[in-house]
Amino acid sequence: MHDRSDRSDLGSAGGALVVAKTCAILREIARAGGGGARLADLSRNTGLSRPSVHRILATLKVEDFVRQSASRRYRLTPQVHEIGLSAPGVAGNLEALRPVIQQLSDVSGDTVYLSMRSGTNAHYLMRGEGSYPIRTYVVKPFQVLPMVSCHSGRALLGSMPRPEADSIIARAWFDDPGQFKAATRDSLREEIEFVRENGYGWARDVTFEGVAGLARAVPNANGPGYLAVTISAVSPRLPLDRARDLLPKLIETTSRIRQIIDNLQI
Amino acid sequence: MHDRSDRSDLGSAGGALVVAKTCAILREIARAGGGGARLADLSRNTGLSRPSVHRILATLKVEDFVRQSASRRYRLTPQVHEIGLSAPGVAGNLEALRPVIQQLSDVSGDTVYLSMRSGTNAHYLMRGEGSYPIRTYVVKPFQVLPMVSCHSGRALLGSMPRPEADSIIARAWFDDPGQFKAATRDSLREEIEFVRENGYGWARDVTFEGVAGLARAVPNANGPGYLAVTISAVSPRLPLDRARDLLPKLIETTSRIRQIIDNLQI
DNA sequence: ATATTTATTCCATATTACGGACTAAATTTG
DNA sequence: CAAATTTAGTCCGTAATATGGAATAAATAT
Repeated sequence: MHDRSDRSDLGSAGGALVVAKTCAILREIARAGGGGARLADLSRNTGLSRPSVHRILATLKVEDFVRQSASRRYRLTPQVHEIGLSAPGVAGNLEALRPVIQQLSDVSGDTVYLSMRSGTNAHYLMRGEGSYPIRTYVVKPFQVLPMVSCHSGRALLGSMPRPEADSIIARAWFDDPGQFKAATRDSLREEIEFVRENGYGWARDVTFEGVAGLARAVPNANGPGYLAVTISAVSPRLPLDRARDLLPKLIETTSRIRQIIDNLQI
Repeated sequence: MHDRSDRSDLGSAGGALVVAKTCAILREIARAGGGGARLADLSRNTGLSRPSVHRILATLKVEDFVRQSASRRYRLTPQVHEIGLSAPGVAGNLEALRPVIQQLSDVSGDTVYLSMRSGTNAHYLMRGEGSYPIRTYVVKPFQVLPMVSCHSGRALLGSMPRPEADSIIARAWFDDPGQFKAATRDSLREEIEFVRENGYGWARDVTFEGVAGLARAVPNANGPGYLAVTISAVSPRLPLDRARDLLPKLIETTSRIRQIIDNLQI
């Protein structure tokens, strides 16, 4: 007997149930990030039976939407990446975010950055100018920095699956420990753990001596965060106390960005 | 009687036929680009019956993989964009392309650029250095230029659906005709038409007086091109004749890039 | 205003998707 | 390095879901 109790989650589908299940599986693989997802986890997290997930994955493999690594983990393919590029995203609608970033600069008086993950780097897309006379122009718009060596990047690391963040950190340490600045491999891992638990990061002397930053990733239900917002100021202007005071504004900003993205180019 | 003759295209699926159909539909919507796709076209291009496409789209709408505009066209959603960001793509593997770009510089002696579409802009990602002593460093890596005012951008415009390219051109002309440089709205449209038919663009004085460029988009079966390669040199060094001689090398380069992308991070 | 193309809904049919039970492979544990 | 456990993949009879023709409605072109 087929009880099909899993229909409950996907019930609203108008008559193509497998399509809904396929979407759930794709979402779940994306959520797993670059490390890939295991069949058992996909089955658990979607509530679908293992044979069903397996059968759907088999077809997705034929369509090259999914590939399986040597460790049998399932990953999305470059084809999915390209299909995604045809869909509306921030990159093509940056100006829609400008007022939100600038408003955070206005209310805080400090320099605010918007950045986007690109592989193991953070790509700085936009800078809001605050009114406070001592300004930190540490990063220029369109500059690219390793995630391990900037505030936004560390916020992004904290929003991805632990194994993936760890592997990025390990790789960066191997490539060039110098980019960690004051941090060590372990202190950075701890810092990232703090971000993972608290949803924000605060640190000093990351991109530049004497500069502090408060950063938070834009929440993303469908996978690791890929956008982050950083408030930057000279260290005396941004002690932990003030960072905590600013946090609600920062959270509001990231939430507004989330909302704008969801409604892009309807 | 249901003849299901459409099974032929999708036959290799291992037992989840609707999944294969869903993939075909997603691919087809992506191929239509930002303008969206109409139900009838999706039905024609996938070989699936209209009711089937409609039913699958209805579910994709519930899952927010697809939205329908006022003109009833179907478009991918920001959610699909985000899922795509979790899949391997050039952005996260740029260094894999460096040798290919540099090799084209080596063989041509000229400056070679790799760029990526980002909305209505072309984002310059990488520059290969040639040995010819008069160098054109018109663009810096990570610089962003409107597609209408750079060689790569024009190659990209020529690889997207005509209506979409036209609308980008029209919008850019409205925003600031100055960015067209020597071109007019109509001459640019003709230039793009040439690119569409011939697969490459050659022009002078686009980014800078006295500089010529030969550009081509990296072919993309799943939608409009999003990467382009440009060979750039002072005009006397790159007349149309020489551009035609270089074209095979350029084509080879873009094909190799295509191949590298397809095999990213298996 | 009319014709034509396109989008959507309905429905009886049979094809496809279903998950339990089993086997195989890998990973963890003692 | 075995034994135990977790994970992956396969089979199959059943029944639920996907199917496309036909009809209707809506939009677009003429």
